[in-house]
Amino acid sequence: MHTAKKLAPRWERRKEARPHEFIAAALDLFVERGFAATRLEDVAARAGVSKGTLYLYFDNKEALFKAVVQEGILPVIEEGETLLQQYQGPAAELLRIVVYRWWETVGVSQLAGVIKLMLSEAQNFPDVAQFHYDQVVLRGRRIFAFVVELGIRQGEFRALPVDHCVRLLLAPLLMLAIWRYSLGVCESEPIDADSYLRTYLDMALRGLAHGGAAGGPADQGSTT
Amino acid sequence: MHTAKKLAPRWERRKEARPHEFIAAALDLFVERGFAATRLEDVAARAGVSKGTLYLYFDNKEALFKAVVQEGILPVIEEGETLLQQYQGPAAELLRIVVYRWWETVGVSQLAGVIKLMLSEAQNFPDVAQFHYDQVVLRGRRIFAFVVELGIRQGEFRALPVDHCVRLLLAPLLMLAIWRYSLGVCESEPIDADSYLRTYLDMALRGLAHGGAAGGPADQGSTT
DNA sequence: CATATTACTGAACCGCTGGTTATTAAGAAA
DNA sequence: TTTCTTAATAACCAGCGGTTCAGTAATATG
Repeated sequence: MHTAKKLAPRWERRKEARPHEFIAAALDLFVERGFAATRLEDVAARAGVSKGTLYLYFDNKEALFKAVVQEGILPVIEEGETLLQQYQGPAAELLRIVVYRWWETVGVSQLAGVIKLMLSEAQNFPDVAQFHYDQVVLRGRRIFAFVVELGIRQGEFRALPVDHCVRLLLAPLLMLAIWRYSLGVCESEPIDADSYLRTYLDMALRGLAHGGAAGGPADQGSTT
Repeated sequence: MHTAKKLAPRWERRKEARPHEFIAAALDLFVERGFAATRLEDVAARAGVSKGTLYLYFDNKEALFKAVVQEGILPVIEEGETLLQQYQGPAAELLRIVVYRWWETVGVSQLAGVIKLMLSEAQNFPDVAQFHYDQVVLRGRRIFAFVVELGIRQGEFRALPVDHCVRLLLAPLLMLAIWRYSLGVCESEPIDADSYLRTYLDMALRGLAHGGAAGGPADQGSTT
């Protein structure tokens, strides 16, 4: 046992690379057809390999699904978290940065499809859902909560309930991502994400900022 | 009331009621387990009837799905449309009315689950998706567009791109509805919808209204 | 060369479920 | 009663797809 490395295999035998290849293939197909409608045989075929081989690397279909979700999204969250640490400046600007960065990495890519997939299949895979909730949803919210709290602390934003603001800020972004892989297929021309995000930031920042009261006889209610 | 029609059948033979019973049962199960994971046999069982009977009323599984979507949501849209016609007053108030009415009829009920279902399965059922898009999405958007345009016309709201505003207004509502049937299952305590909607309206109306500019060096871009 | 190990194959297995159909039985009609 | 219609059933079928496993070819070892 000296071999420290294998010679380049003349034919295909690549134990190391296989998992990623399967994950990439599964990502494509899951996003395209949904989890239930995706045949493992097709996944294997797209990975250039036979169906049985898949079971050398993953216990079953669910494990593959889990791997797709993990490997796809976790890096994005981590990147977002490091983004915050080194930032100084107005919260409004940070929000812009986070939003656009999110769109560049998630919205445009297939990761948007993974989000839709996770939302769709959450009920069928409680443990995958729990993992995703802990590692993606909560941490993702924390990123936005950080921005909102920063804004409040620096006097840019009103003192609104932070967790509600976070959800309100996230919803249009998530819907934008999901839509493409859902009823968006019925739309002839896809939405112009850039101008959508501009309007989003415009409205969101106005909604958060101090300034003239909104119309009518109801702002913060009194019930509860 | 005695004769004039069938005597109460001593046993179960109710041609009229069956479709609705099937739809109700299917609604429950589709929402609970998703379309693919729902067995027709279970649907029939919940309707208190045998599987074969289902095929006396629906051609196939997809037709049942279509019926669920149609029967569930269309009435809500129609109600919303009539709501607009008889309204006079500030647009901000109309938005509140529409939003709360929507939440009362859709958000709380299982119809929220249908929305999630449709979003999840859109890709797998192009024709159902197309129908839903035409009859629900477009008409639903039109309702919100009406409100926004009214506000602009009456000088309450800024002249923002209407279709973007509509999407931005809808997204938090849809996410609220979907969440419960998705990753919301991971949350111990469900969100307080009432206070969420209050914050939503607060931020949305401020975002729409005239008033102090939002922070930073970017409001309306120049394109469009 | 002989032997052992490893990555991979692919055909077969088998449970499941959408869909079908021959049969039954409840009323209505005569 | 007998006959006819029809709601409902239960047994059945076919195909699909996740999973398995005995086998194979390439490589490593001696």
